[in-house]
Amino acid sequence: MSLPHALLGLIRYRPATGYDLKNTFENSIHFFWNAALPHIYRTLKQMETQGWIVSNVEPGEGKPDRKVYRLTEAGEKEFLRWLSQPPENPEPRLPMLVKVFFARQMPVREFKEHLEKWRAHYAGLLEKYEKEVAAVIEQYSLRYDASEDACYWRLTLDYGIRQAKMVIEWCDHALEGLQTAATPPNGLDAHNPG
Amino acid sequence: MSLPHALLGLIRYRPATGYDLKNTFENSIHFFWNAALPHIYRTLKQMETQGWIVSNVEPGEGKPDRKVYRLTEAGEKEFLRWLSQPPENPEPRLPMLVKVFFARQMPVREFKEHLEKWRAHYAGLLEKYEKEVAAVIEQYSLRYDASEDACYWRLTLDYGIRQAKMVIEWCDHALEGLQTAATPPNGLDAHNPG
DNA sequence: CGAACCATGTAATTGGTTACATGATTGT
DNA sequence: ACAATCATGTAACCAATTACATGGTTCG
Repeated sequence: MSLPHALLGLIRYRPATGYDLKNTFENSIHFFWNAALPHIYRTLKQMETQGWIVSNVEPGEGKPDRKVYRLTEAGEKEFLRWLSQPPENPEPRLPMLVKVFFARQMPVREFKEHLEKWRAHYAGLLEKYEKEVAAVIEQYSLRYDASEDACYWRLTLDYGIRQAKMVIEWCDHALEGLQTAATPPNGLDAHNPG
Repeated sequence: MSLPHALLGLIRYRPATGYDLKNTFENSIHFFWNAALPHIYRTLKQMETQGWIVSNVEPGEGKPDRKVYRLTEAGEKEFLRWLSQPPENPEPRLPMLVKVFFARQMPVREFKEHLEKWRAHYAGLLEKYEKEVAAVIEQYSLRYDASEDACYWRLTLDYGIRQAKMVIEWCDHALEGLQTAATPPNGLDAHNPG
C-alpha cells in the first residue's frame, strides 16, 4: 500500500507532525490520495517501529506539544525503492456506476437527479482545481524550495482536470441519451405511470 | 458500501451461487466493481442473516452441491431503497499519481517506463472494452431477458472507454512534456550523470 | 496423469473510517 | 460564552485481500 510511502515522500521535504501531514494531504494531493487523521497517526507509529522515521517531541510553549517526525536513512532508501517499483493498476470501485448499471429499476426522473448531482460534484472539483490548486502549487514550490518538483505536481493536477472534464462530458452524454431515447411516449416516467 | 447491493442487483436477475456471482463480476462489471470470492461468500452470509436473501442447497449429481441464493421481498425493498439514495462521490487512491507527484526523485528514464506501463495497461483495457465487453452486453441482455437494461449497461461501458482514453491521452501528454522540457542539456538523465 | 474448472469455505491480516476523549488558544 | 483551530491519540468497527484447506469433474 502507498500511505506509508506518501507520508515518507512528504516528510522528506521537511519534518512534520501527523496533523501537518493531514493538512498537506487536504490542500495538495487530496484528489488522488487522502487519509483520515487516526489512520495517519497509526501508520506513523508503525513506520517508526520499522525504523523509517524517528520522532522528536517539541514542547509547545502555550500551544500543545508537537511530535515531529523526520526521515531516517532507511526511510529514504525505502522511499526510493518504492518509487522505482512499477505502478499498481487501480481497481476502481464506483458505487455510482453500479447504480447506472441497474438504473432500469428506478424512475428515470430519479436517475437524472443522480446524474446531475454527480455532474455538479465534478464541476465543483474542476473549478477548484483550475483556481485554487494551481495557486497552491506555486505557493508550495516556493515554501518547500522545490521549484524543480512543480512540473510533476502540475502533471497530477492536469490528471485531475482531465478526469473531472471526462466525467462531466460523460454525464452530459448520458443525460442527452435519456432526453431523446428513454422518455416514454406519454412523457411520464416508467415507475409512476398515470 | 455497495457490495451487498451490487450482489442484490445481480441476484435479482436470477438466483445464483457465490461462484456464479464472481464470474458475473469478472465478465460484466469488473471495470467499476470487483470482489474476491471470500469477500463474496462472507457478504452473502451476512445478507442472509439480514433477511435480504435466502439460500437453497441444490445437491449436485456428481458435481459439487450448489448453494443458490435468491432475493426475498426485504431484499428487493432494500435494493430499491439503495438505488434511490444519491450517489456517493468516490475518494480515489491512485498510487501511480503519488509516484508522479514525487517523480523528481527518480531517474527520468524510470519515470518514462512507469508512464509507458500505465499507458499499456489502459490501452489493453480499451481494446478489451471495445471488442469483448460490447459483445458480452448483447449476450447477457438476451440470456437474462433484459434488453431494456442494455442501454444502461452500455452507458457504464462508455464510461470505461472514456476513462481509458483519458488516461492514455494524459500519458501521451506527460511523455511529450518529458521529451522536450525535462531532458538535461547533455542528454543524460538527472540521477545518472556521466 | 496433470491442468483447469466447479464449488465450497475459514483464518489471518491489512487498509480505512467513525466515534470517542482530552485540553489549550485564538477569534467573534 | 461559543466556535474554530491546534494537537494528540485510543477503541471499535467495517471493507478487502491473501493464504490456506478440501474435494470432485472434465478435458487434453
